[in-house]
Amino acid sequence: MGITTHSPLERKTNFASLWRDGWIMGKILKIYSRDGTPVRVVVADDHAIVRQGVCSILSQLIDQPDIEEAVNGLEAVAAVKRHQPHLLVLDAAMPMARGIEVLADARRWSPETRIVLLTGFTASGILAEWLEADVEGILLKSCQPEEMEKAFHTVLSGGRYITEDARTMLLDLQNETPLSLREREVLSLIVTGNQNDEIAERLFISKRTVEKHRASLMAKLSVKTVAELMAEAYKRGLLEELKQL
Amino acid sequence: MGITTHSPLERKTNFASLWRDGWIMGKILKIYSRDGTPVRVVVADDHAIVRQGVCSILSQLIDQPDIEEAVNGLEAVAAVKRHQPHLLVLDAAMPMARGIEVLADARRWSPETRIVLLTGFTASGILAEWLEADVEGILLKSCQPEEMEKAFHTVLSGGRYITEDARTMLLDLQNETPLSLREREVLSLIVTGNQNDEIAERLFISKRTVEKHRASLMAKLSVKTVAELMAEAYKRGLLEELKQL
DNA sequence: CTCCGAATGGGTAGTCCTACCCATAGCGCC
DNA sequence: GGCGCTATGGGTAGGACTACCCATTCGGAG
Repeated sequence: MGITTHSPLERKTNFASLWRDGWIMGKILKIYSRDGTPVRVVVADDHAIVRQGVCSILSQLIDQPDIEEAVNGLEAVAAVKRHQPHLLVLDAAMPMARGIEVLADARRWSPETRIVLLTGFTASGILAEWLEADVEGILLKSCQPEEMEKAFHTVLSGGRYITEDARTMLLDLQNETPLSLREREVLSLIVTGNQNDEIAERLFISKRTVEKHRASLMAKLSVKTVAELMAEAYKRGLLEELKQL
Repeated sequence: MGITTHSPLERKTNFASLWRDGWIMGKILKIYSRDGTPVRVVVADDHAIVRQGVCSILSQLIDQPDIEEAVNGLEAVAAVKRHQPHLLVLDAAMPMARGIEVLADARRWSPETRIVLLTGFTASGILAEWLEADVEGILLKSCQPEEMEKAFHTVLSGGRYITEDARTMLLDLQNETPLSLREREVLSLIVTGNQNDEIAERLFISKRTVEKHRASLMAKLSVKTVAELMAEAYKRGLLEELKQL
């Protein structure tokens, strides 16, 4: 493959001076790839309008970028495998495959690719998952174009860019009591509309045990009703199954 | 104000021939305003990346458009009032003011402005609300740029463009038993985590009556648990309060 | 005017969930 | 080996909700 260094891209100017002069002046110089071939990027998002926006920002930031688009998780993996991009911009919630799985596959097929998560909603549990998976960047869809440019620039230069809101979200997460495996299983069955005896049947345990898990679950999330439970679980990103809804 | 006709825009060619030749060939000729001034557009969405995407499509479709952006509902209304745009592209879910309220205000301050809803999620109840408010266009964020261009073109030419998915959604809506006012009130209190006696207190009615409303509510939505209730209510767009979450 | 639905509320029985109590088994940690 | 945690499960009481039954009032459609 054509990528050999850890940071495969360079700018026309010295990095430090670019950072100091370029950024503080509010302008970024164009990014070129080291070997003179176009910078390769894959943009994966099911919303065409978001891809359009990302592409237009990439075109401003990068000199003659070679951009490939993907509308779902499977396409994203295929595109990364084929394209061996320098950069992958990835939406968290896509049809066909969860973004976090796409990340794992992308890493396998193209280990040098730098990956930036672009997410619309922010649940602490989800963000933690991505950080653990060593994603190079985390951006919110509500961020300003300038921040997005800065993030792409940082990541392409070998750095890591985690947006402010994501960092504070992760600090909050540490104050939360973690749920056990069984509790998460019960939770997911509760929020999909199962009652205790149905859950017991499905998990091959007694109804009494389900009641116990349910109780500790509600206690840990500090809620009294199923409605609050769902809201809290959603906020913490504990609901993998409901994303499709 | 500078807008005098119902369809204030024209193209360089005859409409019918543009439609037949231009569209089928997959190309659209640029749109110009009748009086030679730039076509004015307001793009309102809290996600900068979406605004960027819409702007880039608008720039391809319209000759030298005069675009103003707004990041929340209040800004959107202000921009429309000041700018008197030919076109307003409006996100449904924004901070500060619900999209549907922005539409009402926009109509008041700039009655000639043609309004296109650009929404990421599709709940039948919400879409019905917008159609009732006589919005000129409904688009999903997942639509192709071509469809978006076609929609903008149609709407700017005096037509109405409702995307396919929105139309089928509305057909489904007619098969659903409508909830009564009291049932909707009880529903919203249930999903925010209230129990029957709390709801009774808040609505100044007996707990027994709340139980009755709750029962008919669950029956109408064909659900047995609160979790299913929330999922169904969300799908039908019955949850104004949870949008902020 | 009569009938229907919405909204109100009570009786009673049964189910579902909660809140306490209790116990045992296994696993990792120091 | 004991400590803590997870997972398992039972007893028992009470609270929350459901499923039937019943009734009255009010306003709108035919």
